[in-house]
Amino acid sequence: MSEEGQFQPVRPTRAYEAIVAQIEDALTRGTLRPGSRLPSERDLMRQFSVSRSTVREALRVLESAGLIRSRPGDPNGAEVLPFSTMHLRKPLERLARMEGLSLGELIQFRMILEGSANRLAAQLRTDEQVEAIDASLRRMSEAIDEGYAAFSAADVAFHDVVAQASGNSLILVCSDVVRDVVLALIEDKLQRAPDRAALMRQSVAHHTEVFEAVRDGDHIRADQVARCNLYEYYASYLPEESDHTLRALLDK
Amino acid sequence: MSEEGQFQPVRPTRAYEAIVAQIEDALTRGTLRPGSRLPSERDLMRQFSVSRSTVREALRVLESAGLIRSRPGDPNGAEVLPFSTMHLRKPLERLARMEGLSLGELIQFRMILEGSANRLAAQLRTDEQVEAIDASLRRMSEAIDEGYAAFSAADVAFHDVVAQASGNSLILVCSDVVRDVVLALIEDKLQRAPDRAALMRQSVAHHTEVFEAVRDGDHIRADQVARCNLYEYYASYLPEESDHTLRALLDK
DNA sequence: TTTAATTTGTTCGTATGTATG
DNA sequence: TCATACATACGAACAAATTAA
Repeated sequence: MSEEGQFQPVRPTRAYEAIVAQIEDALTRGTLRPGSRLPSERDLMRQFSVSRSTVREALRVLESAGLIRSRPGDPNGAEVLPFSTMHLRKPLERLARMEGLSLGELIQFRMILEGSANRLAAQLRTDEQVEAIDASLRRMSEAIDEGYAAFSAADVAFHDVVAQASGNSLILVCSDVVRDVVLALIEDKLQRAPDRAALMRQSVAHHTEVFEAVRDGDHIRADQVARCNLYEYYASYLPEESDHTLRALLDK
Repeated sequence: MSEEGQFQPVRPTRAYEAIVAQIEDALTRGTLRPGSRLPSERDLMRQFSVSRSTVREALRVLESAGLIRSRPGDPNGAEVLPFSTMHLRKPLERLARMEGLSLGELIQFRMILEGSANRLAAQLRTDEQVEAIDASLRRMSEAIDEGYAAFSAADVAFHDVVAQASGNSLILVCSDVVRDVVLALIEDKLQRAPDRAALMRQSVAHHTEVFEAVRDGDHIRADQVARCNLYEYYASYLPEESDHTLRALLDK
């Protein structure tokens, strides 16, 4: 190998970064499990042989990443938190709000994920899962009369059941996150929609179409219908120029 | 609305959190633009009327989120960084390394992402991007003789150029992260592969197939070929029972 | 090139409010 | 109620790094 013996570029690592790295490492390694406790700040400054401030900077970073939570006076030390989609939501939403990421890209990504989830679900779903999807579809219909909040919750439940049936938890988590961020970005426009009841009925019709494809095991159709429905539902919120990038995902 | 007049649960906000919130706000508002500088830590402690430790905790959090960068001795203060999807890398990587996530799910996810990236690239790519993809393909061929590390780097470059051509930066960063995690999981097995040169030649053949589909604008074929190639490349590392979940993504 | 001023990185000591037993 | 250990926050100090005169 010609690379052997080559040097790698270095960046001065600050003390708090080394601490964060060690604790993150223990987390991915499983040495540190959700629910367990970190040593107290004073113990940590002894173990890492750094000052209290340095330990605290590391803990603040870990806390802002949603990995731990520390409370004043807690004699057990900081708590290691279980994984949550929040960890991904915050940075994604921030990026979208700062226009580092367009709404078009987010919806495009969602079309890909939802389409694939439905494709997989159509092929791999059990009969119980078909029943569960059907049930959440009926729940959506009921929820129309209970207002938008209830309907939205039922909508989320539907997609979760489908993603569950796909058997891929990565799709499930990513879909959840992207959906939430998209809704957060356009919720004001959604609130001002002229006829929300009509929108909800249209949504139920769309979801019914998807359900039938999944039930019949028609994975090609399930995939395509899911993408088309998302496009129809969201296209109006998008700028003209990004329209063709979404249309690229529609056929077949 | 029946919820009106209800109280919201509160959480004591720590000083550093309030500072982070204010700076993030200025960032989304556009008051603070990428490339501009934050005041020095001593200025900030005066403006927020807190101690320097508190200012520093806030700066460390913003820095770990990839929003700013501070260097020792810089008289201009911390630099506001441009918004980039790269900020999603760390949280995404934590997700992909999440406990209970199987190799099969990761590869399935990568098949979906790469397939979609190629599909989009086939439809949206410019002539310059076709040329760039071709160039990185030639680079892969050259790198075979330079060893696995060089080849792997060229491989990464190829996928990056394709993902770039897809126009969706979310696909780019997700593919990157998932690929890295998959490689980390099986690198020991890859090291022990009997004939790595043959593997690399096979890989180049696969990539050539994808390139031709993208060049010809055949998005259906680009999508399918990308999925199949990934399956063929990785299937041998997978347990028997998850094979059918990957095969579900192969046809058409 | 050297020097001087300023900034960040880090440490230490202290005061205050809080949770637990 | 009290004692203890904890986190929060402050402020002074010094070293190392950077920039500009």
